[in-house]
Amino acid sequence: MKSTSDPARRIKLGDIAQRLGISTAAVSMALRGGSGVSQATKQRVEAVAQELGYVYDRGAARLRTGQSNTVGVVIGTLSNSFFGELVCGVDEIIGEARKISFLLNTREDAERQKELLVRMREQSVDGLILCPAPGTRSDLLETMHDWGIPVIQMLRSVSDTKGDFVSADYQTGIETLCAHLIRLGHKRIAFLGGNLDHSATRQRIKGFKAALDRAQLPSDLIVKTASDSSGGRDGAAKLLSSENPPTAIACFNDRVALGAMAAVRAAGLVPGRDIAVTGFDNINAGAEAYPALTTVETHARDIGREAGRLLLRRIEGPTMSNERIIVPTRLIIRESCGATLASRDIEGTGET
Amino acid sequence: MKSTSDPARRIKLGDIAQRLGISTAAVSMALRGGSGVSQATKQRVEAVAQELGYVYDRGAARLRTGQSNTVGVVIGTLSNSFFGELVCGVDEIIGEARKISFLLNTREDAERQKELLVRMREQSVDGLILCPAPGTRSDLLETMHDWGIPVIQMLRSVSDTKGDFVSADYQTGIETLCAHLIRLGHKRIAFLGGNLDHSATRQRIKGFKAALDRAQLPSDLIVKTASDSSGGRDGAAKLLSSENPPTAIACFNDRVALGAMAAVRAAGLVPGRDIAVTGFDNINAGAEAYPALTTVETHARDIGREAGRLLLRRIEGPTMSNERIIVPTRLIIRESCGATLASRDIEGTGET
DNA sequence: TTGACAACATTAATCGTTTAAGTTAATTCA
DNA sequence: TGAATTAACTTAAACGATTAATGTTGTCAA
Repeated sequence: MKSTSDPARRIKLGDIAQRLGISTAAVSMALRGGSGVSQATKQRVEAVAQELGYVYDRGAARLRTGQSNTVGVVIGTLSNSFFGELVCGVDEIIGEARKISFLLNTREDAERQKELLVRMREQSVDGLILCPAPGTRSDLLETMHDWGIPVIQMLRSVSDTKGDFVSADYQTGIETLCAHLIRLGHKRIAFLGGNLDHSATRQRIKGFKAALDRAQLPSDLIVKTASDSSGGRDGAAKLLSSENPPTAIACFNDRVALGAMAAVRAAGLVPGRDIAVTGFDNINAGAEAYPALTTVETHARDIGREAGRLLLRRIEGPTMSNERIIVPTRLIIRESCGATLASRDIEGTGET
Repeated sequence: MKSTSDPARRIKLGDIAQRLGISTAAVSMALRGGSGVSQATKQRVEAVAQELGYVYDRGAARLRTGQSNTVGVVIGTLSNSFFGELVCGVDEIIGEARKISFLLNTREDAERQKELLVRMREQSVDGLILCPAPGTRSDLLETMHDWGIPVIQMLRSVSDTKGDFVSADYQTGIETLCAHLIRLGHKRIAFLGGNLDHSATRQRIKGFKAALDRAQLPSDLIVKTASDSSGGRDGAAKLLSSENPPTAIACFNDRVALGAMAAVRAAGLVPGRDIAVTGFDNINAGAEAYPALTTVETHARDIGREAGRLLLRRIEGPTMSNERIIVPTRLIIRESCGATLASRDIEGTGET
């Protein structure tokens, strides 16, 4: 219609005010708060705003009010669809609150993370949801507090006690999983993956050891590899070629497990029959794998949502006491652990 | 050290200026441009900025300059790791340019997309990378032009000729793939997935038809389902139970293919032996699947990078003529198409 | 008639940065 | 030498919104 019409100067409050012969203050009140102006004026203002094609300048407003209505979401990777789900959950809640989110990728590098945080500060974000990169200094929370930026730690925490935190119950999750493997008769269980040192890794290993120790089984078969499929392949290959290979491999996450299953195949064995392989997170690809992956559901999207909600609460009430939200996990028994194959009479599609 | 020390007032240029007995203008020049102040002053300014803990207020700067140093990345989902890779690629380039990106999720809803775009405008982003939701009005590009926001269309385009565009060569990709299936002896090939109507779907279907028509095979076996694994399951189940089922299923993307393979299994058949199943995109999970998925590599990360670079160029040169970058695809033959199995077991299909 | 009290609007300062235009004083050049 | 140039700063006006403080009506009770 009017493709290249005007010189496209940005319409501002003043333009509306001028048109109506009132002050910009009145216009501002009419468009925002509501109180302070008559209904009649409010309507006239809205009409003219519409007509002129007014666009709110959040930047200008934020300069005055200090509220940017943006938040930062800082994570280490997006290649894993688990994090995709997580981010979706965060975004859902943040979006409902009419805020928008910066997505920042640390690539699991603490140095890079530091830079990104500085940029977030320059942007005056209202708050941050952070999945701290390994090697994050433990005084990060104090620093952020000094900066006046609320932070929610997600999945990983820098301190065991301080700060807001939302995560899955990694330890119980893997304990339950290992208990299941033990119940199936496995006596030699390995843990595979988790080469990055952060709380979520430590929690999983802790759960692993606890379960095995309780059953008086050796809990020292831990192979640290990259937490992706290539890590799974390499690590499983190494385990299989060792002199006393495990009969079950509990993997750090589903991606590792899928890689491990591929390595098992490559060695001429069948996962779920010759050797049990389990994952963690319950990404889609696990349900579709063959054999379908036994894993632990961590409700990624819910965790993201909880983190989003907690951040909003924290932004509202900076003095509110800390919250640590641990979302329960759920064991999902499918085929890769050998459970259903072992008891072949039962036709199992998983989802216990 | 000084955890809860000061009232945490934000240090501004004026504070540095005062401390040094110079004007804020000089400080600004010292910290930004460089020219206009002596080296000596510059160094003194930098030292004091450091000492006082000065933080650049990008918001304030942007109000003055109009440059926000932010871009918006608008996509429909993050559950598919293909998009995760894409976003990583974009972020890489955008980050190098010292900009940061808002990540917005349309959930493939054009209405929602409209809202999100308004928010981007309110934030005065420097530019947008957009993967248009189905149903996006074709005058979107004009609107964005009127708004003065450069847009790069990614993967899908609203117009066949207008605007900047970066995508994979979907049509050739699927043509090559189908040609391969035909060479393997398949005479009845179905297309599965792609229920959303956008250019990327149309391109794929076009390639599918072209390849089959050329071989004088029926090209009407198209089942539109959700482009995720559940769509793959449902669609494949339907195909298998039809009276004259296909011998090969070319899926819209890898997620659909993984779902389809699961359905094939559930029907008591073996994918890659009894029926060929192929994907598209080459996500990680495909390589780890069993049988490993034959697919078409679309170089998600590269596409993201190209889109990022193009946007930067466009922001620099608003009058530069349009670019349409089509990144070539590559057929990746694994096992799910039956190629390797067929040549191993059967002599009937002859060559290769 | 006066005063009190709402209700509605306005004035003017402010957020922190940039930048065009102006001021010095030192340096260069013919 | 004196005019012209330049380097190094300063001044002051933006950018577009918000909001405390203030002003102007109009209504109603006493």
